[in-house]
Amino acid sequence: MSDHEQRHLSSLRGQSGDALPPVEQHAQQYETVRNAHETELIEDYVELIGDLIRHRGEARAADIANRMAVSQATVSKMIRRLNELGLVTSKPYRSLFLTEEGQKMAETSRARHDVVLHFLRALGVDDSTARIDAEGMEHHVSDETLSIMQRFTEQQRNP
Amino acid sequence: MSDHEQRHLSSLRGQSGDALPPVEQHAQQYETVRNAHETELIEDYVELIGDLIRHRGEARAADIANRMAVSQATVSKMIRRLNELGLVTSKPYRSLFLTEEGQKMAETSRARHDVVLHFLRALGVDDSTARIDAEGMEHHVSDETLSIMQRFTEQQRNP
DNA sequence: CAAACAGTTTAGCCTTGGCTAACAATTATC
DNA sequence: GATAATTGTTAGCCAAGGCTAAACTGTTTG
Repeated sequence: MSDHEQRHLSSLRGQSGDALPPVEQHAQQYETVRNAHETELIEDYVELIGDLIRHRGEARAADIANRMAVSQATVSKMIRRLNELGLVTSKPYRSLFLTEEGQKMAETSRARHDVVLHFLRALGVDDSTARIDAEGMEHHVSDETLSIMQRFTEQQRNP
Repeated sequence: MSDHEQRHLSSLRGQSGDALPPVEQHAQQYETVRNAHETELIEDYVELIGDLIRHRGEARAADIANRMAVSQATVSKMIRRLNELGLVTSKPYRSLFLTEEGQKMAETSRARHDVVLHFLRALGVDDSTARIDAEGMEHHVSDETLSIMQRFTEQQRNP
């Protein structure tokens, strides 16, 4: 690897803030985030489809497009992918269903989402802000943090 | 808009969890997340470049590649983009500098990052997990939530 | 000082996830 | 039941962010 950085340990200057983590750890942080990004959208679609089915009895492409603020063509393409991934089943021009696996993913996602959302509210964040933040944060919260959030929320409720 | 959904208010089934938010709000959540994604990577690069400069006196493409766990070619391409965006200045085969604007972005990102990281630690999350989560979460935390996190962390420190 | 090595860039490829426009199917309405 | 409106699909475009391989530059060292 012959790390160029080694030659610059030198003179400690502007030491505000934490030190840099070791290279391997730092690299792993970024990799984790990149991996999360890959599954994120998939999970969002599956979660939304699950929510639509649960709340309205069915999930149609047009509803997804409206709620995601995305074109119908994009949704159509995405559904093909979800199909290939074995997460949904669909017949052309018909509404969607989640496979076993899709349902599992939808539930997990939804559970995560709820924990984060309720945690933010318990922290004192305004509802509409909490919703937006939760949507973005949910895919980046580890199981460990998630369970701490859950405990915190419960304590808040039963003081 | 002629919302198809309207025709399915019907029979409330499986009412676990919160109701769906109104379409406009829901759409805005997803849009916010999509927008965050666009700037996220840019901010990560700029933040890392700032950190490298601060801690080692200079930022070189190879160091960035190592720390991001990404190929040098990818970094090179990204640097060109950062250049076009007026965030860094660079001469071929030389190390990088942040422009005024780049510095501002680096500082803001770093501040956000620190608030989230310290908050997670204050919550009781293990250090290495907190680092990973903070890296993913920082771009999805609103100003409102951020300041609540900061207050929480301070209270934790001065009980 | 020439050769070897480390670092950087370029070229060219791939996948994702957006978009619009044109077309096809289904559903609603007269 | 024919036609209009809505919904869904396909084709083809684009930018972003990865990658590898090859070329080039700068630095170190025998």
